[in-house]
Amino acid sequence: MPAPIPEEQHRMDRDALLDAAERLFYARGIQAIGMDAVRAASGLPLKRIYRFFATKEDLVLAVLNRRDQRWRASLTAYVEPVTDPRERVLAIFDWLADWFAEPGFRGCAWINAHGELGASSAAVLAEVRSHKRAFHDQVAQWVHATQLPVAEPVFLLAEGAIVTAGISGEPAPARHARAAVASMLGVS
Amino acid sequence: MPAPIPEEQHRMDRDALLDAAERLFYARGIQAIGMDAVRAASGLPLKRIYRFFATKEDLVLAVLNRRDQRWRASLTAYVEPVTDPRERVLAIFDWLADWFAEPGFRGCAWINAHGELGASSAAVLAEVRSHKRAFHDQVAQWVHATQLPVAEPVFLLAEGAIVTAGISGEPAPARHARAAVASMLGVS
DNA sequence: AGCCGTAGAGAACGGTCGTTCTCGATATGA
DNA sequence: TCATATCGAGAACGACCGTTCTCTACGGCT
Repeated sequence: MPAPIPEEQHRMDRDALLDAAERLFYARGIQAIGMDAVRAASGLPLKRIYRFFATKEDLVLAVLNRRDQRWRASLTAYVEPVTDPRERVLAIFDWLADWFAEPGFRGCAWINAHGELGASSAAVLAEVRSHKRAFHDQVAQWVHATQLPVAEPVFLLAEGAIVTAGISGEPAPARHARAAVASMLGVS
Repeated sequence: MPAPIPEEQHRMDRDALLDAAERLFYARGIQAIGMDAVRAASGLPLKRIYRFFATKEDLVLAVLNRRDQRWRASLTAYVEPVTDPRERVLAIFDWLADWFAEPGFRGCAWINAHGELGASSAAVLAEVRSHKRAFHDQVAQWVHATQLPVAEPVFLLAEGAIVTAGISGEPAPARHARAAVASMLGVS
């Protein structure tokens, strides 16, 4: 095993840091996790963490931003291969059902972050809004291909399913939302 | 003005405490508000606050519980007088639109509390779930009177509108959800 | 009037937070 | 080889948290 090049090590450490922080923040809440817990979970010295991100808020923003990219890429990879436009819209809700059934699912990280920090951190609020706008626009684009003017209700049903599954802990909202969308799209 | 009877004073003080705590918690987040800020805003000595509620968590639960009663009573008072079952369901979304337009609207207090404390306080989680279940059941009952099997999508559209309006700060989701429900109910 | 239980105001306590500093060890380069 | 720069480990710092304690003052009763 060759010794990693410094730059590569730097990137690996940064990823390990973001991985550890994301897992802790999502599972227990951002404010409930101290920087020392991030240090212990990532294995990186505190000094290095603060060289990657000057403040905890910067770390939180980086975690949310990277999760946004991964979350939307995963959704797109699942949905885009479906060729029929109406089936493609329904696939969104199949993907949501899989997500809700994941062990440790605890709702939408951005809705949770908004509840925690939306009032006190303008930067977090902006990040949350950016994620939701991107998701909205992507959904609207897929719905647009069906030629049916139901982009807003499809988006609201998705959001309602996400928040309801997150609070109740049950995956049923994905099925309910999917059935409603199928009806709106005229899929029997 | 007659001097208030001690019992009455006790109730007034308790209300003032809950009023102050609710306003602060909702506007700035629960964890962002220290007990000293509650003391300053309520005008009550800290000792008396802790005689009303032994811990901050108890105060939070009381605030959420009282808000739940008030919130659902307000919705019911707005919706119940509408006699036509389908118009009554639509009235839910008119009420939501009014709520979203209120100054200082910052989303659903229970969704926000879930994001802040759902992972660390089992009691808060239970209170949030109780509120959402009560809202769900009330909506389902009103929808049931229309004889149409659309209780779940109506509820999910309401939740989606609430969470989207809370994050975006715009009241439009109430209109979008209302239009979708009108279509599902066959109201032209 | 004089005692006593209770009140309010705010200091104090133990703990935790985000962030910075110290300090000994290690690596680097001429 | 030796000076120098950099690093990790963790103590330290100042601020703030939820909660409790101290101390003074007052009110009601005999």
